[in-house]
Amino acid sequence: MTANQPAMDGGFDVLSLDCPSRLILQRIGDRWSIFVIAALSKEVLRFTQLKQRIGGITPKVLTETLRALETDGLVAREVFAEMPPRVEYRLTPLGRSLLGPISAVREWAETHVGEVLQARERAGA
Amino acid sequence: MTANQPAMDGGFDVLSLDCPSRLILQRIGDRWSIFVIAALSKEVLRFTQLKQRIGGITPKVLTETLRALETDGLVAREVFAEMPPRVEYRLTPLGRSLLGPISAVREWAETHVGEVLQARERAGA
DNA sequence: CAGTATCCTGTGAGATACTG
DNA sequence: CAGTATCTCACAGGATACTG
Repeated sequence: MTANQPAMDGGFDVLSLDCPSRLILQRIGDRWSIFVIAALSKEVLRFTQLKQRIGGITPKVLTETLRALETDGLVAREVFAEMPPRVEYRLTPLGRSLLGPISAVREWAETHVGEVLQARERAGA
Repeated sequence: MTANQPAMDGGFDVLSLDCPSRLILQRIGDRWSIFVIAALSKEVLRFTQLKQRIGGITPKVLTETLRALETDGLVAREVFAEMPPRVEYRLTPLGRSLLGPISAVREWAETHVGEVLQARERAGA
């Protein structure tokens, strides 16, 4: 892989455009992925349940987000041949392993969001 | 990082649109912020030095990124009244405290990016 | 129920050129 | 050196309506 020169303290060059971090941030940094992952963190959910829990998301965008997460192996989609149709979404083991890092960011955010907002105000935002 | 279940029982509602996590992900999830933070993780750097180390970034975008990070209190900008002008950028303590969480994501990425790419290929991306 | 199908818009970001 | 100033464009993502 791309172990050019260790930046920060790992074996990857964080300044490289194809650094894995970038890939992952593009996946979870978008507007909705993290909501979906959070919603599925403890429950298997159906399409409409997801839509209800994640307020404000449109079906189109929810579909896109779910397909992207599925493509990357983070979410599993199971279709039951019933009438009416039933589709269940759950995190894969890979998806579940992301909960830890996300949690680290979330905890930082909860601890420091006040400081960020203060700085923002001080700057006149 | 206490939680294996980071989602809905941490005191904050991760599914809320104004969840702190979202704010932070919007900041570090954009195309360049993490590069800037990484570049400044061990060194104080000047504008041109940043531009050189972060290949491909245009001055306009670098300026925008630095201003945003400064606004949020993550980066400090120090101007020296000299000729030719000299401006130094460094992480604030708040900015440095972000290195931990970022590192957690980076480590996950390094460990699992292969699986993600395999899943992506398997899906025909 | 679990999505598609269209249409539309804001904006992140690139290219390029110029300046105190 | 350390930025501004414009222009441009792709595309994520929203609104709305429809369907197997």
